[in-house]
Amino acid sequence: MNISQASKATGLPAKTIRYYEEIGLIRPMRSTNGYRTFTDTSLHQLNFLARARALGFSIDHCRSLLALWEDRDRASADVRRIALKHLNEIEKKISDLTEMRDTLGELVRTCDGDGRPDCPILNSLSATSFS
Amino acid sequence: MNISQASKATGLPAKTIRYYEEIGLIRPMRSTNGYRTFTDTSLHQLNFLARARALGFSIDHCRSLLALWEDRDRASADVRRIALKHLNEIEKKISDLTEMRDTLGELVRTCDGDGRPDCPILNSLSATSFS
DNA sequence: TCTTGACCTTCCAGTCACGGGAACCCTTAT
DNA sequence: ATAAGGGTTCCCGTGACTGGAAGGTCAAGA
Repeated sequence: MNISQASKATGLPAKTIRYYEEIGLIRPMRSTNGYRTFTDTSLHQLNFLARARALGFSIDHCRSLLALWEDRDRASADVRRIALKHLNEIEKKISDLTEMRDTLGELVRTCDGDGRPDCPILNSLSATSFS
Repeated sequence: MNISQASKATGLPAKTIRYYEEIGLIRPMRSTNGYRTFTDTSLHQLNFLARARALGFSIDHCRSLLALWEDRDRASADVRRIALKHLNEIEKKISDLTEMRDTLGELVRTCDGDGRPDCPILNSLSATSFS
């Protein structure tokens, strides 16, 4: 299977697959003409990566998870630790974004959005403190 | 006022202030020795930028907002449009992250995290669908 | 057989919003 | 004279790709 087939099968752009090889996440075979060849194992790895990335794991986390996945003797605690760390990061981001949303939402709510120059949004951005 | 004073006054790193000048967001004066000189106006702009960035506005959005801020005849509708667009992006991110958190949280919850190799997190990442 | 077009390859550059660090200039105090 | 602590520019690196150029490979049609 060539790269475009692998791309279709996994939903990952060909460019991304090449990138994953470049940074050593995967090692697809090569056929005699130099084309990358993807086996079921490669596809499984790519699917794994696609899912882990979709859950927001960093490439480095993915590398660890992939290594653990390929290690039949790994302890689930190791996996859980990585996942929990990532989960905390996600929750921090959500909390930050929620704060942004609330502040910004309040500003938008109080802004008439008409043709006049007075604008609470700009006023707030100019103020010395958000209060 | 030199750059380190401006940095203290606004909370922005000196590097960031230089960067903002480089991309044309601000244009501080220069004194005869080549040092940047920050006036009250510069500080106000920097504070404005710091606040807008803290609310997650992109540099491009900041550029527009700053231009609108300096235009006494602007319509508040223009500002509101930018803020609303950004608000939608934030809400999309929150929704994506929340979905991630829920999925990942469920996986972590069902993972014993002991020394044994069985791990629902990896199993799920290997599965053909999250369901 | 030739050619066309769809693949594939590598390599280089750009993205966003800075941060680190080198190499060097200016000012003030000792 | 020197040292410390500013300031300056310039270049490289980040994460995780994405776009594009230049060129090799393959299958099908005229």
